[in-house]
Amino acid sequence: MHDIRALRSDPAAFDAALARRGAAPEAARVLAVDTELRAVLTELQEGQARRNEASKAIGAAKAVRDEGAAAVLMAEVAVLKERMPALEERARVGEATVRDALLALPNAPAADVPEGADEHGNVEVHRRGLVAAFDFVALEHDELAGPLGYDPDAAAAISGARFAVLKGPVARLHRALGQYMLDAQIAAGYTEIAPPLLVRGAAMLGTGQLPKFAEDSFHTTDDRWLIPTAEVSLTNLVRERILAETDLPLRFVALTPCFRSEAGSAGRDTRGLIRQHQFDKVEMVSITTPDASEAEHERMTGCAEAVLDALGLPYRRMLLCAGDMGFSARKTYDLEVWLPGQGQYREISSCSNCGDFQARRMDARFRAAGAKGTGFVHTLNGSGLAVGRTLVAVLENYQQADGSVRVPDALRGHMGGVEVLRPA
RNA sequence: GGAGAGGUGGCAGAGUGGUCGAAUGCGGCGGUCUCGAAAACCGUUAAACGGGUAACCGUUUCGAGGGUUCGAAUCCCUCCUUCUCCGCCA
Repeated sequence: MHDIRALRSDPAAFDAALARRGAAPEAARVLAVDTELRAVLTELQEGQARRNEASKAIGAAKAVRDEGAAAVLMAEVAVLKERMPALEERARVGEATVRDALLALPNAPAADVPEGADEHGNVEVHRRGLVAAFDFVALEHDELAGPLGYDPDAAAAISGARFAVLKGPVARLHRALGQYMLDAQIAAGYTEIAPPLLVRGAAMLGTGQLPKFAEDSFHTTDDRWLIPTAEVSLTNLVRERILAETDLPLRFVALTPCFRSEAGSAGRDTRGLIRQHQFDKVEMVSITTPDASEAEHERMTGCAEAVLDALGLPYRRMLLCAGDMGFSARKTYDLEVWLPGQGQYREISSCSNCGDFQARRMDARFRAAGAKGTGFVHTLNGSGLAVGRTLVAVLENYQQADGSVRVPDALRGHMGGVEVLRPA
C-alpha cells in the first residue's frame, strides 16, 4: 500500500511511477476523495472537541450540584450530536474509499528497474554454470520421469488436472531436494519456520494477494485461504508488530506446499510438473530496515543462486522490467534454469524486494534505538527454490542416454547412497 | 463440542461510569555521581490521524465492530482470540 502523503505531495509523479507498470492514473480520483475527507474530518473533530469539553463541564457542574448549568450544557450537546452521525458516516465512507483505492494499486518500481511491458523487457544480469552438450536427444522431464516413478494419470483420477503422483525414486529425489535446499538456507542464516498453510484473508491482504487476486488462490468453506506461497505465512509473522531495530534483519525460511488455482493459465504447461495446483517450495523471507533492503535483496538472490551452483544446474539471472513484476514488488530478480529437454530457460526462483509496501498493509514497524517514532520495515521474499521445478531441472540436466538419471553429488547425503535413478 | 476465566502502553501489570492516555514495575533515552563502567538517585519515554511554517492545538485508539450515556478501559450485544477443565481426536 502506498503512503497517501506521497500521492498528495506529487500526484503527477505518483501516476507516472505506476504508469511504468501499465497501471492507469488514479491520483486525481483518490485525491478528490481525500481532500473532501479531510474537510469532513476537521469539521467532525471540531464537533467532538466541543462535545468533550462540554461533557467535562457537565461532570464538573454535577459535582457541585449545579443542575441548571448541567442542563444547559446537555441541551447544547444534544444539538451538536444531531449533526455527528452524518459526518461520521461521511468520514467512514471516505476513509474506506481511499483505503480501498490504495489497496488496489501495485507497488511502484524502483528507479533501477528497466522499462518494459512484459517479459520481453527483462534484462539478463548474468549466466552461471555450464550447459552440458548431449550426444543424444535430451528428453523432457515428464518423458524421463514416467519410467522412473511419475504418474499423472493416477493423479488425474484422484484430483484432476495439474496434480502429480510421484513414486519410488522420483518421490525420494523430490524429498531429498526439498530437505537439501531447506538445510542449505538454514546454513545460510535463515531461521526455519513450520508455518500454517491455511491463513486468514487479512494475511493475504497483507502480502498483496488480496483484494485483487482472489481468483488465483483456493478459498476454504470456513473462509480461509490455502497459501499460494509461504511468503504469506512468513511475512505475516511480523504483522502488527513494532520491532526493535537491533532485532533486524529477521530471516525466515520454510519448506511448504503451495496451492494455486492457475485460473487464466489454461493450456499452458499442461504436461509435466512445471505448473501444478500444488507444489512444494523453499521460501525465504527477510525483514529489514529501509537502509538494508537493497543489500539484503542481493544477498537473498545469492542464496538462491548458491543452491543452483551446488546442484550444478546452469541458470541465468534476470532483472524483471516494470511491466513484468508482481503486484507487491518494487524490484525483482528471477532465476531461470536451463532445461535441455525443453531447450529453454524456465523460471525456478523469484526474489523480490517489496520495500515498505507490504509492511504498510500489515502495519509492521520498527523503532530505531533511542529514536522517536516508528518506521515501516522493508520486506523481501524469494524462492530458494521451487522444489517441483528443481526436480524437473535435475531430471533433464542429469539424464543419460539409457533413460537413467544421475543424482547430483550435493544430494547424495539425502538419498541414502543412491547414485543413479534407473527405469523400472 | 460443553463449562469457566481473560485480551490494557516496547514488556509485565493496576484500574468497574467523569479530572484516565491510563498507577506501578521492567526496559529505553537524558542527566547527577565516576578516570570509565556498574550501582544508586533525578528527569523523561505510546501510536495513528487532522490543523499549523513552527512552537503547538485537536481527534481517535485499552482485542475488533456495534449499542447505552451529556460522558465508556469500565455497562450491554456480536465477532475474533488466549488460557483452564471436561469430551473427542492424529
